[in-house]
Amino acid sequence: MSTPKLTDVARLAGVSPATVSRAINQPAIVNAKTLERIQQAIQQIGYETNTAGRNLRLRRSDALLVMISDAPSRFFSQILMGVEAEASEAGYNVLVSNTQDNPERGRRLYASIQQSLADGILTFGGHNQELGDLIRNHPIPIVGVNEHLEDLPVPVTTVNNLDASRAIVRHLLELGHRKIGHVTGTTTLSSGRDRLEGFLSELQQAGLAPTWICNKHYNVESGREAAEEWLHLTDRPTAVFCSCDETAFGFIAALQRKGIQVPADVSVVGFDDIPLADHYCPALTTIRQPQREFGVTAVRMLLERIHDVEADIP
Amino acid sequence: MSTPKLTDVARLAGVSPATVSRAINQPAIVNAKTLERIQQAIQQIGYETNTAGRNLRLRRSDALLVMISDAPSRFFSQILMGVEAEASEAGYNVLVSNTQDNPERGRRLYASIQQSLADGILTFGGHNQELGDLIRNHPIPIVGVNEHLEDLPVPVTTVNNLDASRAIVRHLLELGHRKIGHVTGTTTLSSGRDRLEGFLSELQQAGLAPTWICNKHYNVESGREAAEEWLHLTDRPTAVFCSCDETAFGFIAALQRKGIQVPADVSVVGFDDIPLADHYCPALTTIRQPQREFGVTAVRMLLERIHDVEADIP
DNA sequence: GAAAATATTGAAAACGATTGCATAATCAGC
DNA sequence: GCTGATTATGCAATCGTTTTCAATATTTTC
Repeated sequence: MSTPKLTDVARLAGVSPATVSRAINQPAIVNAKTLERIQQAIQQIGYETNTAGRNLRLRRSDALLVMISDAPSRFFSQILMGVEAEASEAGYNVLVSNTQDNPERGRRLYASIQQSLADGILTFGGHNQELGDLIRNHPIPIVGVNEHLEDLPVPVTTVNNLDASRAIVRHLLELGHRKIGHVTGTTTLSSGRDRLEGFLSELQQAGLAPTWICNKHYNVESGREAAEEWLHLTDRPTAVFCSCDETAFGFIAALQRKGIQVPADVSVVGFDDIPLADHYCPALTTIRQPQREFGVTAVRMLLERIHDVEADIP
Repeated sequence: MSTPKLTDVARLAGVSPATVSRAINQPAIVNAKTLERIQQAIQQIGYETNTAGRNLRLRRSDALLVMISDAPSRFFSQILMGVEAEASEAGYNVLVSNTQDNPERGRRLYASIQQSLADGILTFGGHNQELGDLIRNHPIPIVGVNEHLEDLPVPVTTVNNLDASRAIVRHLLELGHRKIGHVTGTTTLSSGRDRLEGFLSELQQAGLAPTWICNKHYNVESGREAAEEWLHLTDRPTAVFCSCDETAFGFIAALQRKGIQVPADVSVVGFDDIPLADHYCPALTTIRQPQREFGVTAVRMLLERIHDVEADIP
């Protein structure tokens, strides 16, 4: 026969399905002898709880949905590993979905909860207006990672981009640099804006104006493009703060190809501390973002919210 | 009240639940007028099909499980994006699970099918014996990505590592190199073994012996370690084939820090063509692995297998 | 215009698990 | 040995869909 079910175990153990269910979920309340008999039966026929049946009855899915808004985000895998570890620890499954910046996004998010596809949502990256409206109207357990969902009462796990950015600038100032440039990240994201703002405010505090601001995105290609621009500058900054390590790599490599030496001719700083940063020549100064831990923390927060919502209902 | 169900739609539209179900799943067989009424009702109360109920009845999960066997595999995110895109296109959800090389792995894989948690499995990375036994005994729809599951009748999407590896060696030979070394990847994986084997066999065919073989893994750190070793060699190879780009980067950077120039002093070749390879200085010669496409193809193959198995049952 | 086909719908039985309520069995205390 | 408390179990309803089968309505055909 096909896959064994609860009833089969019950029959084999000579008890009712109810008892088997209890033996599985609250072993304490079933008689020791019966318990053992049931466990043996389970072993014998290789029973596994059917998820759909269980979920239907319990009206939950034991799943968390990870929503990505764009191409493989920068540390996607690291965060996801953190998420997976913590979720599976708590008995939750992890679903991954890419919304590709689809305007339908908000609706689909909500739908997935409504369909009881997932009990909560982790969102990597930005959001759109529609999502905002939904969240305001429905108590969806949702937690953001890395990017703030502005104006929304949604908790987020992230580094303090503003402070970190300031620290970087301060570091460059201490090294004696006075002409500092910045290759921004994606400024539609809160992290990009915060890093830019931190850069500007720290410079201002030092009584300096930014020498160069290059509006780019979080990727290698942006670094190459920025390098082109830098080469054509008449008044070149002596230090450049790149909004992420990939950009810094692209920037450095493109300069090196033109014979510009780093850090002899220009200092470059990154952000994120991707694994390669340690093993690059020249070594890259950067700010560590413990991505995996953000994933772990995000799940913890999400589970709390899920339990809160559940406690709210009865 | 809480989330609307099929019955609510039925009541509102003045039809039976059965009709609503048909309106959703086989609109063609329901009367045009009723159909419209039902669709309006669905809109009005914002109905979404409940996944658990549907899955229970249909005895499937509409989900594919992605099993990772270790730390974020090298191109994990790229493959996963391919998988996600193709799966969601076909109406499937994607579950991610990390088995952390757990010996329980095989059992859990099978369990997830049995629990009707997933309809099929994609496995990234190697496998263990237990998994083999299970697959032989049960018709689990399963497809591998990048690594062969040896001795197992499991289809795999991957580049031809053997041929690619040979091509790389041939390229180096054509450049005039006669002393060639190889930093291997993880040789418990089929890709690592195949790349090594390709390296050896092509050299042999040219009547040469390998100058240096350094047993490492697929990561940056390995490149650094290999560089240490290289520096201490008395008879240094003039070209080194690193089994992956990360290793190549680590290798190059570590050498550069010691004042060794690439490619002036030694040529380095990578494998995989990760996004950074294009933007590195010196530019890295490498072999392209269209990871995303492997993900897409793997899903196609998996869906076929799922449908085969389903067709087998009735 | 009646018979035969066809097109639409509904009633009810699954799918597989959990749980409130009720019952039966066990035990403590005197 | 009897009463009341406690412990173990079973019955049956329920979670939300889908689908078979039968029934009814609508056409088509002659």
